[in-house]
Amino acid sequence: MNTCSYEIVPMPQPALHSLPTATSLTDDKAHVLAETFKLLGDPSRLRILIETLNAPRAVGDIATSLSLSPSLVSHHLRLLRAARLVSPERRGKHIFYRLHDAHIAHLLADMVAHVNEDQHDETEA
Amino acid sequence: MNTCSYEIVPMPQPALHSLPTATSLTDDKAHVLAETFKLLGDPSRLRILIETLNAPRAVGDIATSLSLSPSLVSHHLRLLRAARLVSPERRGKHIFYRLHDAHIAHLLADMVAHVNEDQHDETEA
DNA sequence: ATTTCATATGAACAGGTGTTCATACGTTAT
DNA sequence: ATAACGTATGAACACCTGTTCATATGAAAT
Repeated sequence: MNTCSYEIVPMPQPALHSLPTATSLTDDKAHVLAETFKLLGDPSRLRILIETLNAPRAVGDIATSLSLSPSLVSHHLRLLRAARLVSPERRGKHIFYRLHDAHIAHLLADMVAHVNEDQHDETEA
Repeated sequence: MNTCSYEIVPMPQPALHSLPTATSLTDDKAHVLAETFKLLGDPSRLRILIETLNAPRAVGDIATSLSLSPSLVSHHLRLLRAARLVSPERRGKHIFYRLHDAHIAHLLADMVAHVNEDQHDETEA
């Protein structure tokens, strides 16, 4: 049997004792990571985060900058706040938000730079 | 008016001519970026991606490794394929998938390493 | 040819999500 | 005090999404 040279399934047992040293992820850690990515997965939220990347920004300021309703911005900021991606600071009537997670800050800066670069050729099939 | 020293809204005009050199994002580019993040925002999909990070993996292999149904894995791979995050390669009856986007590969490796590190103190308020 | 294996696909469902609107809260000014 | 401003919150809505099941496609072996 097996006349064809194909049919070789490499590594039937992918992770023997599930060593976390390499690039593998347990279920719960995958959930935690995905929860962060999910927050970055909405255009409005992503733009809000990027607004707070460099300097603390007030809610209304962000809203007018992005042409979003203050209510919507506040809703999104509540989620980002709950995930500790952003931290508020009251100053008078305004509440300034800034990016709290340094790791996310780098990630965002990299991604923004990547997207703002020349469109890497789409000609390839 | 304005007796209090507070009430200083910094930078009334956030982006004068919306220079893309700094960390800013247009609407459409935000949508593109968010679409990628959204794909990473599901635990199953995230684990599938990480499975294909190092070596090409067959669909059924991924399914058994992650205790997911082959159908579900196939559905997710279709989305990842459409976003060009993953590329298929037929070999006999099996179809091997591998991470296609190098930038995402680095991003994932970094995030996995970051999550697998010691839990950076949660004691801080 | 048929059978078997691996993957893909479509429909259908429950549950979640972003947004809007109205309203409430907290702070500052009058 | 009241009024005005900035922000937060809850309900309600339409819409989307992950998953399961059944079924179809494609390839290899009998």
